[in-house]
Amino acid sequence: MINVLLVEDDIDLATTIVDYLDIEDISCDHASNGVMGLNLIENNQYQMIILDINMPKMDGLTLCKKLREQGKNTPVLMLTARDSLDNKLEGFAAGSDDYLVKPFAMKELVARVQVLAKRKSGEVKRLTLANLQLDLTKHCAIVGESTLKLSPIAFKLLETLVREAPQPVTRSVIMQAIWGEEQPDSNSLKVHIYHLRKQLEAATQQVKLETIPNIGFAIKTVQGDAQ
Amino acid sequence: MINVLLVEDDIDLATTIVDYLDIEDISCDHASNGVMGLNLIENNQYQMIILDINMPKMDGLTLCKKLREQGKNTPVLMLTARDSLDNKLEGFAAGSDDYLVKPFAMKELVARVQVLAKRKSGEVKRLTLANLQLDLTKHCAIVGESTLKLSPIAFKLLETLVREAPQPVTRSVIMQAIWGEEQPDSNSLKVHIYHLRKQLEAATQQVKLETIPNIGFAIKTVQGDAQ
DNA sequence: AACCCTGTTAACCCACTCTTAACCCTCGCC
DNA sequence: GGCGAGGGTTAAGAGTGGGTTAACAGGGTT
Repeated sequence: MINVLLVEDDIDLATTIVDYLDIEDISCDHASNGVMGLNLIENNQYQMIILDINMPKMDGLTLCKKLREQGKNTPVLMLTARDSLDNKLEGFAAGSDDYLVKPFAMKELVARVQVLAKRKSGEVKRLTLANLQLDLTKHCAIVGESTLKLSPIAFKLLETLVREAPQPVTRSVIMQAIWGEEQPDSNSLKVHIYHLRKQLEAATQQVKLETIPNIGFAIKTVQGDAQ
Repeated sequence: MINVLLVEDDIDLATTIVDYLDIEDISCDHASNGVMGLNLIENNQYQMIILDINMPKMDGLTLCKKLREQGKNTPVLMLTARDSLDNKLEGFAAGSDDYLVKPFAMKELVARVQVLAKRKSGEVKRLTLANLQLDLTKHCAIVGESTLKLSPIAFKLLETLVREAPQPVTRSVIMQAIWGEEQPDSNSLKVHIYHLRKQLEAATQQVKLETIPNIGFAIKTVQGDAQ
């Protein structure tokens, strides 16, 4: 669940935004001026902040600068009616991460909010198959609670199979994926398959590594769901 | 020095951009289609990527999707003449981080590039991770009450890791960040990691410097950080 | 000149990974 | 029934990656 703060003095616009974000499963606090905003930021944890520039008490630019001076890196999206280049540059100079000109489409706001919110909180690219998840950045696999300890080759092997799942992958394709051109001459693949299969069996019953005789291997969910 | 990749088939526009970025102290490689781009990305390290959408061979959207599938999180800015909302949403869905409509002001491009390429230029004076604070101006690190005594390299190392936290950072990226092009040939990094880790352990239990085998290192808060 | 601080290098060790070679089983075919 | 091929199972050895340590070189300072 994404959690953001909106600082905006136009009540109508603010409620529209809050409502819309809510639909998109983004929880949104609201402050109607910079001082209130700063207060909320100090007492809460937000994944990103939407700032109107024109506001009474404290405008968005100063608020953003204050944040940055305090060492807070929370992503900020500036919202304003001023479309001039100088205004935008001013916004970025103040430490903003994005700049959206009113009027804007709600969907675009949502898209940009999601991007900014994800960036900080460690977005992770994952491959998923049943209760098996592959973390491509950390090169590790998660099954339910536990994480599999996979060597680089084992991970690459699993990744290759999951990418094609539930289709079978031929031996030569797998070898190509793992070793490229200089492939080992022996039965290395057999061994890796064996170890991987054992780890999978130990960790879950929902995923099975099948052998397709004379062809290669395929990884499947046990529930016979086609895909 | 910021290092980015531009993938753009319009040679005139491309040279304009490259020249302009160069003035702003941003070094910029150029590929004129998606396939070339992918190649460069695989063999180099870029802090962010500027992608034209309309291109022969492989368009920007597919290239971006491919990157994300491979687990690469490099920020992407989409560049296109199409201004419609659907196009933008498509861009964001493909994994883009920003979207700029042609024609655009060079200065705005530069501002957005700088933001995406890690706020290098930004106003960030401090980085925070749990009870660890980095003061980028004073080049010192504060944990709770005490301050760590860090050599320049150790500080840069910590900074690099904290910037990406909790994502892992590859060895090559770290080396790039610390030494630039002329990197020491030996196991200097190992030693620095070792010393930094010892200092961190002595100072706090809330932050941990993890090794990601065959990948690099990641710094994390010990509290169950989501994802 | 003596000293400290920093960064690099080499050397060593441990754990782990990968490959290899062996042996096993099963199944189909002669 | 014998035999061979494809696949599964094991254990052992070489190689590698990472952690640890100490020595050393260069720059700056006193």
